[in-house]
Amino acid sequence: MVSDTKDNKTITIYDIAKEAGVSASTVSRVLTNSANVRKEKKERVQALIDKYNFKPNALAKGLSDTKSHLIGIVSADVRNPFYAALYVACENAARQRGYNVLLCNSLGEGTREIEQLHMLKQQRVDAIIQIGGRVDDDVTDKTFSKEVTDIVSTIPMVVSGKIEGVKCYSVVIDAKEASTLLTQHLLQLGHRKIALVGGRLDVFSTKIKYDTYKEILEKNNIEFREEYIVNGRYDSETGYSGVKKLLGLKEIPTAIIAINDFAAAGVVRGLTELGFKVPEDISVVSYDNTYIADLLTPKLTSIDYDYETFGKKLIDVAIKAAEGEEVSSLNPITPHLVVRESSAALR
Amino acid sequence: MVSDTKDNKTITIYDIAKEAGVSASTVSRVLTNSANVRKEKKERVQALIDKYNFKPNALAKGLSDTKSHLIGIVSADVRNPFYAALYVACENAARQRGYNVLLCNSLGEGTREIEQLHMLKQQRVDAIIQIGGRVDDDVTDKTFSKEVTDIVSTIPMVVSGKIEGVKCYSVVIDAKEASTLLTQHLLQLGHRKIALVGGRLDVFSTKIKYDTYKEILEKNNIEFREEYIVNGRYDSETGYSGVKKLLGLKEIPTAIIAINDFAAAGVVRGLTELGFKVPEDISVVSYDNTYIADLLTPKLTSIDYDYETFGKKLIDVAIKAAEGEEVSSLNPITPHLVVRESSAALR
DNA sequence: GTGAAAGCGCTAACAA
DNA sequence: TTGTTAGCGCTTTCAC
Repeated sequence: MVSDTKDNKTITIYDIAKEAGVSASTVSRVLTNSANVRKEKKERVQALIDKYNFKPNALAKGLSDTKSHLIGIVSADVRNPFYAALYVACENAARQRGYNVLLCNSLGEGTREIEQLHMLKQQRVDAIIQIGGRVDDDVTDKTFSKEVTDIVSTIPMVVSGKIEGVKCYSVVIDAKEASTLLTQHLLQLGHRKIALVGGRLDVFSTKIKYDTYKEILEKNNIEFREEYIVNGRYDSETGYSGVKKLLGLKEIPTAIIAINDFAAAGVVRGLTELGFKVPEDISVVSYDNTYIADLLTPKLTSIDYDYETFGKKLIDVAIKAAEGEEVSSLNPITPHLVVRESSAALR
Repeated sequence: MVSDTKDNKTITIYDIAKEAGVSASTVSRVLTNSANVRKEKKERVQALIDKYNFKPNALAKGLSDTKSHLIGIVSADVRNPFYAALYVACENAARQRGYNVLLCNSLGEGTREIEQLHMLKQQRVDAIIQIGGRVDDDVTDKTFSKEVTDIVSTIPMVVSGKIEGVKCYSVVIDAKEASTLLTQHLLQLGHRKIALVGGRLDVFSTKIKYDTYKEILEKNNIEFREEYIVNGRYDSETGYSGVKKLLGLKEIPTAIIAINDFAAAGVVRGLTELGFKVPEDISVVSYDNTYIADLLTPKLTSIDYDYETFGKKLIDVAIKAAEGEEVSSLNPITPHLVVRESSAALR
């Protein structure tokens, strides 16, 4: 076992002050650059800080100025590249503004989500960002909104969806536009038999995507077929079983919109197994444009959100809210279509 | 804009104490369950705590007992599912033991890594876990080890690799065993022409994998061919270009070991493009067994580490070290082979 | 069993 | 420009 690890008494501003022959306040002043300090003293203090590699205790600082400079993020699951990309973008943006980020994964469990909200409150984070989970619900869970109401009375919250009846900020993907881009793309390629695979209708954004799809078909005088809709989860298993169902129809679709890249992976696998070629026989497109879209063969045509900007926006709103600045409570994120190899003109 | 968000003065143990007609110490006692409190008072206090949904300020607590109950994790990049899986496992394990986790992504930049170590020191985390980055180096960077020496004098550190000349704990994958499993698997399938794609030899674990591979070939009287080794990065691009190179050889290999699932994805893509079938024509196996292995078609045979156990071990060692318990400084993780569809007997 | 008081390490008035 | 003082909210002796 490694020994004598923490014998070095950790050094404080008092130690620095004493050795420099100044008061603690003066040390604090050079640390925060909050007031003028005579050049000579400043240098003396700074030299000591460097010498000891002194880092002021963030807990004490936080206690004293009642700001933790921490932003809590509760995400559904960072193992999902959508959340991972967003998280890293948030971390980058936060760091640039002098904040740190505390990440929690709710793993889809509602009780855990609330637990984590409590934990973040306890840590006195300056703001909370919630991405995925209950804030994706089309109709907000009552227990959840009750808890959040309490949180929000003391910590500003920004979500990537919505919480009905609670005053919080939102930075949200324009799902209507996303769905429009994908559907139009397929229509322009000549497809008329377009199926939808994956996703639950009690999820806010999914519902919008489905509604928009129907709307566009209607506008183009294309018959809506119930059997082209296969709801489910957001994983590859759903895509796989979904496509098997579609291929059993009398009139099989010529194009498939998957609810995300995972589902698309399952769709492609199912198609491949049954001898269909993508995109020659059937086109496959999806939402999210995670790196998975780039990893599969063929590479997927997918909807991108510019995660860097998305994360920056999330953090920006959170910090502004935390610092009491004015911010719009509604901030849309504009999606973009990235065309790759999985979609082609109808033969 | 959302208004009046933080007017509710946040409540403290003094408020609770006052309303309950007891002292703050008593409230603290029921909060921490650290001493006996008369049942009646205890209930009175607890009722108030529930009523206000009171959460004690973690910063004050941390300042007071000089423990933040935070564990810092610096990972190379959570967008990589290997790190994501490990991170989530760590988070779960930490939470179970009453700790929270502060995540930083170094994104492969050495300066950033050091910055983050400093930040974690500043946050007074109780321990630091570093996964990936400088601790993967076969020969430790001097600047890095110097910095870490300082850190380690006050905060215990556990790494998934090694830092030469610094007393820190390690929880590390048995790379020799991993390589053995993969190579033996292919040999048993009858393969003799086995190529290696991706990875840098200045990376600790990669070097071991390569050395073990050579060793095993030797033992089996199989000629080692320099041209079957294609070093590179750890991404699909490397796998893609690597396999193209291999297929240009007079004697093309019948099996390929990719350094991770990303590289394997590139390999499969390259093979597919050139009309080779996996595993009928060429077998492909890889390290890490991330979900990508399960997402690709065909599903990949890959080396798994049992991430849940891995994460638990990491946290366990970190907490024990933080709490001054005895822990072994060397903790191996045993890899396992997961056979799927991408490897088959030589025809 | 319980309260008073000191202290954790810092910042922010307030004087000087 | 600088030092003194009083907290920030909690835990923990130490008496009672």
